[in-house]
Amino acid sequence: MLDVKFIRENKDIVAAGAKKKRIEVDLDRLIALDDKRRELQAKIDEKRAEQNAASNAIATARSDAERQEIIARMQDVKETLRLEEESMQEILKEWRSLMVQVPNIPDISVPEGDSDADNKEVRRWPAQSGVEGGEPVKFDFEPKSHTELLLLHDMADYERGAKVSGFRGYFLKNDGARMVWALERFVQDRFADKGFTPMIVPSLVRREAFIGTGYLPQGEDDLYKTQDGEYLAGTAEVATMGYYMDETLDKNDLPLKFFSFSPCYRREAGSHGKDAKGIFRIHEFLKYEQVVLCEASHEESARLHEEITANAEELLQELGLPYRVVINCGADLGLGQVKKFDVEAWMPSEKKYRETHSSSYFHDFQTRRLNIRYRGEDGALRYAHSLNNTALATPRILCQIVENNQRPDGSIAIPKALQSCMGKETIDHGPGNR
RNA sequence: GGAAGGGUGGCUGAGUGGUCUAAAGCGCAUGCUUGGAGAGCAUGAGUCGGGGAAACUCGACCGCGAGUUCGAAUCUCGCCCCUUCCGCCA
Repeated sequence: MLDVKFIRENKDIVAAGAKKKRIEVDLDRLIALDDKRRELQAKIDEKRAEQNAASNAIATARSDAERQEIIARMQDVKETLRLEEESMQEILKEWRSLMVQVPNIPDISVPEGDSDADNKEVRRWPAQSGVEGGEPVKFDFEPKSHTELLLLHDMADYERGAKVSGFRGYFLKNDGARMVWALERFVQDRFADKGFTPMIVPSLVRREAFIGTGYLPQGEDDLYKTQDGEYLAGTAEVATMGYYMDETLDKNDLPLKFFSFSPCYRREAGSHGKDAKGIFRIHEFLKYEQVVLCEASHEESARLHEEITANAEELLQELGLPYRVVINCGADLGLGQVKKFDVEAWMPSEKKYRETHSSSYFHDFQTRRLNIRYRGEDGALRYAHSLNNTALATPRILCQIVENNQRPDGSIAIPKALQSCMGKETIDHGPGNR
């Protein structure tokens, strides 16, 4: 949410930002409503002042007659006030619904574009991995897809997954399960000394934190909802951001960095047909997320954004997965995001880079909604800034790991970083896998 | 799921219809005092919104939301959360 004063004073900037994001919002309507809101508020305040004065006069009145006279007079004021408050309610209802639709302003460096096809590559690793369109990994055989490879080694069972869990359901078995556990251990270790606070956070989360992070009210269709009214979070970001809701932070503690784990649930409404097979796009998965709260400075947000992006890149490098970083275009940004990098690892079977991490910052868009503040050096309260990026999402990353490490005979070389935890160097047809 | 009791400022806690403009204590800040600290004394201090150059001033905020009333921290209703006990349970 933006400050309504800022919207009033910078209508053109806000409008241009919304246009860049391809989001429709009626700012003129909002500002007209805000005028009415302010005008009405002044009237209501005036009546209240009158009431307060009368209330004192009644309490200190010397006679009953005097008292009755004031009460009779105040009955009219009460009626007028009631009508004004009623119209205030109506105005506020529409005002609020428009306010939560106003998108945050994208950074100047965000490219124009209509869809993720317009995202721009920023860098790739290894740096020498070919020109645009070139393949970073050459196979002298036809590489199998992750769907096939996981099935071949009995690492996953999609059919029984669907039988038990429904569409996009899956079981991970044998080295599929072991690799997820090894990856968890791997990412836990790598984040142990980076100054992040490890947390296991709720997936079952109440509405407020979804509104606060910007997933609601727009994303209702993307979320599972319980019969008690909570929602299942699609990322640990929601609960982690909710952690300090309505609190004032100590400036000396900033930046606060969290390494948050949770199961994640996504309805993937509207994604039918996309990635329908395998474990790339699923309803239920596990994710370690980086969440950061910092002081209200663009430079600090930008610096930490690079830092959490670099953290993700380090992991992919150690796993030996070729990747690229793209800057997301305006249309591919969420409501509250100022700027976003997606990190995409190479998928040989598709000859494409596919997303493994998503790194973004929000300035005070989320913290204003969540009411997370800190006291600045000048004593003033400010909304903190917030950022987040994936640390590691499983089982998606298995897709790129098995595809990039496959050999002509179908066996899979296990990345060095996972070998000790998995207790071997190769996945082939052996005991426990067939 | 059942029963009972609660939710008041940074904290403890008083307040059951009208100067509540929220007592008191603790803690905090500043000053006096001191060689320094403590104690003591004095003063001050919340958040959000409106008006104002400012001093200041008006309004809102006692878990949240509705209602009763000229007037609500206080009464009524709904919801949320906490505590204790019972039940269930990894």
